[in-house]
Amino acid sequence: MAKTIAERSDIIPVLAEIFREHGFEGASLSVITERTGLGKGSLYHFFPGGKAEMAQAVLTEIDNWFEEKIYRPLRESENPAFAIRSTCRAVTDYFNSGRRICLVGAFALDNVRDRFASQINDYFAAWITALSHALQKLGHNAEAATGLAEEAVIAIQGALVIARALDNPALFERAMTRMEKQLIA
Amino acid sequence: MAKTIAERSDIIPVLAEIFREHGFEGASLSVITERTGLGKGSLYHFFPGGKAEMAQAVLTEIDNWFEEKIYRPLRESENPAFAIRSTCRAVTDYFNSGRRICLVGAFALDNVRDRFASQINDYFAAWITALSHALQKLGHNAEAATGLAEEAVIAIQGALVIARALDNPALFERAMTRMEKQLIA
DNA sequence: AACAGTCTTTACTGATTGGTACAATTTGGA
DNA sequence: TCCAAATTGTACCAATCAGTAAAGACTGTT
Repeated sequence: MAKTIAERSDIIPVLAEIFREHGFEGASLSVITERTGLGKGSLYHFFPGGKAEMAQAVLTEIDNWFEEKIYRPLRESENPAFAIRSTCRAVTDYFNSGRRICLVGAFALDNVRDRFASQINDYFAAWITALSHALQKLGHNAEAATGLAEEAVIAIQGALVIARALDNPALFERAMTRMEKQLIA
Repeated sequence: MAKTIAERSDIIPVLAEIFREHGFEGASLSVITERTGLGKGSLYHFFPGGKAEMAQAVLTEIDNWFEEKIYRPLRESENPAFAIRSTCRAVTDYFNSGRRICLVGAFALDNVRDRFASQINDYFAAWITALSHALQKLGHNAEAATGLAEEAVIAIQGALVIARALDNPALFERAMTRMEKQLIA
């Protein structure tokens, strides 16, 4: 009765999508077993810590993705304007023009915030820091750069909320281009 | 064993705070009975529709509050600059400088979004419309005014997410004053 | 003081929750 | 080919879930 099809790393994106759709509390084990195709036995084999460990793993993978695709390019690129532009596009794609939620943002508003407080904090802090680096290389002083970066991350999260509330992906894209211009101008 | 202490309207603010802290799914009836001091019997007496009706009532009350304190002043004031300034302050107070969540925004990101879609939609649509009215009276054309209003509501919701994620009320206040200046300038 | 209506308590339902235990099975390596 | 480790299915647990039912107690009116 064992098939060894799945690896832990294959399951995590599925878990991520489940948590995005149902939230942490709403993602019941029955939903998870159904969507992953894995029984409780397998699930608890891969994640002995249960749901909490699954969510941790998902948050870690999200953090790795952003570190590689967004934060590092912003920090290390020699062409900051290009880096800002291309990471903005990557973010728009990642969130599927506002049709996809930011799991970290959703967790921040949820009552599970405290449980994952440090990972949530790190995610946004790293984002603001990386963007601030790029802006400083673009000529802004440290204070102005951090202010602008803060404003940009706020705009992204806000646009995700409003776009979903109004079921209006165009609004998200509009907000992203507006932000992109404001950063590079 | 009946005391007739509570009225339906007295319970709603308590329910609102519970939903804010626990979310819709997280607000179990046991939490609700405990915090309201009302047994299930009383709860189902006031809200025959159960939790869903409680949430509806809360959303309606929130909408009424914003209509009276925010939307109407923005729409009807003869001094739009003053109206924008004072409603910005009212919003900052309402959200307790980012320490308090926007329940509607949280619902928008939650999987209960579809269940309350129309009320969530109306809440933000009314906000943007009202703010756009005030901005037009300030001299902006319709398109520019709506764009600015959109941007402002996005900034508020985003600031709520980030302020809570970073546990940083100062960030929320900073975002609000920045926005206030940007609207009136 | 009796009444009807409002409110509350209590006990209960069946379903579902997250989690555990463990045997059965498959797998890769020697 | 055989064995230990990895993987999985199933049955089970106590706790909690939202919701129901109905009898009791309080209220104002007459």
